[in-house]
Amino acid sequence: MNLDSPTLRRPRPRAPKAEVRARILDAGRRIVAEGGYAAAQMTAVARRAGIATGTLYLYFPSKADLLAEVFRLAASHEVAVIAEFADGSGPALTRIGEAVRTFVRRAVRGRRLAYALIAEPVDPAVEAERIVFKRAYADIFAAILRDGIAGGELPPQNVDISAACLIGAFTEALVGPLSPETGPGRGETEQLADAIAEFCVRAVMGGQDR
Amino acid sequence: MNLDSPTLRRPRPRAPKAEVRARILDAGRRIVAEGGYAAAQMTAVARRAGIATGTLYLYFPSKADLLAEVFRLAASHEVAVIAEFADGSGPALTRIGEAVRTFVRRAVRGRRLAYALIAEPVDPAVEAERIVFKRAYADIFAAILRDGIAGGELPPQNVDISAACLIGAFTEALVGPLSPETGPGRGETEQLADAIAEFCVRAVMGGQDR
DNA sequence: CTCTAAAATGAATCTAGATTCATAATCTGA
DNA sequence: TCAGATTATGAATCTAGATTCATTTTAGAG
Repeated sequence: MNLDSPTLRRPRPRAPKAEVRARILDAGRRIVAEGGYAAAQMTAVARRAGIATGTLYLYFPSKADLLAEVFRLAASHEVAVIAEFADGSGPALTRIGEAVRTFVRRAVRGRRLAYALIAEPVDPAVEAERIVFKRAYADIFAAILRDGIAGGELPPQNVDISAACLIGAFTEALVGPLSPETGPGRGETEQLADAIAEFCVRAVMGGQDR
Repeated sequence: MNLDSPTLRRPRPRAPKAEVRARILDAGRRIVAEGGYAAAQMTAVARRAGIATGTLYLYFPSKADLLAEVFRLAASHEVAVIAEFADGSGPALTRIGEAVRTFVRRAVRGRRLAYALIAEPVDPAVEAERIVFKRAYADIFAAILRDGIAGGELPPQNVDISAACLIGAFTEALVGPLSPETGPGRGETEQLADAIAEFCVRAVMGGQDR
């Protein structure tokens, strides 16, 4: 039976499927970035996206899937920014310091979203994404560390553990300054970024050099 | 009117109030330590404590309060163990290293509970306790750092930020090894503890000494 | 032993949101 | 413009657990 007759099965992207999907994800991101996961009810997302609640389910099988994708998008964007430092060619220490400083600055600027990505309690499906996200950062730092050790710039160390510690260090140091609406001001942000970056740099180089 | 007549208002601690309360908290801790917060339904806690569901509400106003107290008890016990290192009299570096090693060993031994205390998603009331808990650790480490800096043993640094970074570093490095049931074995635990402790020590001393 | 207030019981109730689905609106090709 | 199929709608339904509360049990006083 010819199911492919021109009348049946024609792909008809009326309101381009992908476009609506993108609008939903964008609405989700904005809501999370403003009010965190608690604010991200399906009804709210639908309203913000300008569609009916039920329509969400034409694009995503469940709330968990929708939010997981929102998380994935936001997180992978952040990771991409930091990933640039992995390829950079300067000294490993500089790359690590700059990566950390950049992370901190961006997090402070987008406080609420950063908190949602880093520390806000979430349901298991999203938590799974968070783990992927942290692992991605860990991989970036592990790569830089390997570079530095190979070049004799850094002392030998367990790069996987050091990388995990680094992620933990700069994220944790941020949670406090991040959570209240009363975050650091312009200058304070730089001080914060510097202090955290210095900690991270000391942590991986120890007494090497200098 | 004599409301204090011997007949009225007599305090009659039949099944000593405090004892039942303690049993409830203990049941809560065991359940969380075995199955995490998801397993800690009121019905389950009541069953485990050997009382009826409704009885829980004679001792705690809500689930959130009950769990927050469970968390507080477990966490403060852990904090007390680590606090001993703050008072110790050896070199700051040694105290920090030992505190971290101890933390890691205990966490690995009590995996599930440690995960619940450190990283498991929880409701806001419990999250508030988690923040207190982390702050308590931060205070301990900040005190040791101040000591070390005053004694010229450690380089000057922002002790509050360094302390936050330390907490983040060793907790994050643990989350991976902790979450699955396939945790590290005996020897691996020591290696893990050593690697994490070394990172922490390098982080606070940088190039000082050696 | 009886009476009463305190303590305990656990099935029934409530609730906040996610999810569904019968109905309506739209589109496209002919 | 019509038919047939796709997509959108949003009020009604469902659900997992927390919470309640009418009823029962217990134990000290008299």
